[in-house]
Amino acid sequence: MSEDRFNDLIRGAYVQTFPPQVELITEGDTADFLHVVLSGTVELYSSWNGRETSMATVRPISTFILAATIKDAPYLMSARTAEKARIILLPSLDVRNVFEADSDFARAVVTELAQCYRAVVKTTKNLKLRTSQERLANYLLRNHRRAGGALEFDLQVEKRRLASFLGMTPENLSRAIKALRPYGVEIDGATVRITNLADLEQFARPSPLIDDYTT
Amino acid sequence: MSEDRFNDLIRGAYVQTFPPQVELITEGDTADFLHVVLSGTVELYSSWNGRETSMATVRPISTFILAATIKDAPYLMSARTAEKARIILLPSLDVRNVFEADSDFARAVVTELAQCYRAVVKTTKNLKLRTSQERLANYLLRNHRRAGGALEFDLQVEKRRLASFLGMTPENLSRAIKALRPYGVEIDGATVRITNLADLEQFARPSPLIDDYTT
DNA sequence: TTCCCCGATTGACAATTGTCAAGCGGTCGG
DNA sequence: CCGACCGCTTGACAATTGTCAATCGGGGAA
Repeated sequence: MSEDRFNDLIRGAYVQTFPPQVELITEGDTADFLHVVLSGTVELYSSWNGRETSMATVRPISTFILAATIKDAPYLMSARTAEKARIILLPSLDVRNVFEADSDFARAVVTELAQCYRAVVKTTKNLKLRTSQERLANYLLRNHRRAGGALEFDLQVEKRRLASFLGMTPENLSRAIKALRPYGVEIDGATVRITNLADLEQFARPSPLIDDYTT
Repeated sequence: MSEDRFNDLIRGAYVQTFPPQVELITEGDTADFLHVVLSGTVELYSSWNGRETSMATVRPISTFILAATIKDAPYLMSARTAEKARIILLPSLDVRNVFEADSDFARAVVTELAQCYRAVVKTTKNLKLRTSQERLANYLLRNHRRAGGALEFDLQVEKRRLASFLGMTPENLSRAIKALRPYGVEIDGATVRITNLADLEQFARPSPLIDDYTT
């Protein structure tokens, strides 16, 4: 990407630090800014008819609502800070201009979008093909892998949000945790300990076509 | 898009006609061809642990598995013809080359991918925020709109596939259909008649952020 | 036409998941 | 240190959804 174009992009940009639990964007609004998370975490969520569900957690360094920015369409999800977060705000207009003018940038956007698309497809498969216990088991295995294979790691999310992300109620999550104990899972507070990886994997049956978020 | 690049693209391409119920691609395989449906319909579906779910129905004229082709990654979904279908097969390598060389093409790909991404996000919201009856009601309203506002139209899909697409069993779909009768829905075979649009809409509460597939 | 096949429907029942209410326990501010 | 608050857990129960088996009924082949 050319330096000129890069400058076009950052000229109107600004960085801002937000405290936790701040609503950054509201679904349905028009996409005025592309957001880039530099530090902290952001939760994407959606509402309908008085219900709310957690859609994703965004961690540094990635963008969110890229698709809405490119299409100049309304946001499909709301976003709020989960922890204190530093975020770059890039005016959507600038992003679309550079996107039109700079083909390297356009290709980078494609790669990012393809990644996001595949991630959501995996989420849908996870929801439709698995029970809540299976979703929890595979979620734990994914975090186990993300923690570098550690058998003990922390849930990075509040349990209520995890429950919503996994598509269940907090009560149901509590019970699912207990139900996984026979398969070698101990969860105390936010600490997860896998005492029998083989049993858990046999129960969870992870699949790269659902659980590998890197491809 | 330049004529040269277009020729690069169609040089290795070929069109093929498939009978119904032919498996076109299998999830997990590498993306050798970008597929374009010219006529007929194709069903995208996924499997895990002996279960199967219908993910989408592709109608002319659109592509499928664009993301896998661009990323040179394995297919996340399998595809089979639902009806007899004519399909263009474009070698993925050619698509990636033209994508690298032709920025107009790259931008077109972005727009298409952004569209697909947003469609899957809407599907996920539909699944997580609505009960099966609500999903059916909104599915009917979407088809009602797609039929140009006609109050009587045909289900374009077998009920077993519709059930799978909506994330329920065929038995549950039968019951959901009966449960919508008080809201002015009559379904006889593949024919849907909406006798009380206002009641149905009040029950379904359609939202453009979930049900409008055009934005 | 008649029969067969297969998908749709129905009923009875089971499993899963959600709801409501109560109680527990950790954290944080005074 | 104490108490209030808030999220988590637990139990009892209800609603939703799935499973299994039987039956219905329409379309296609002989």
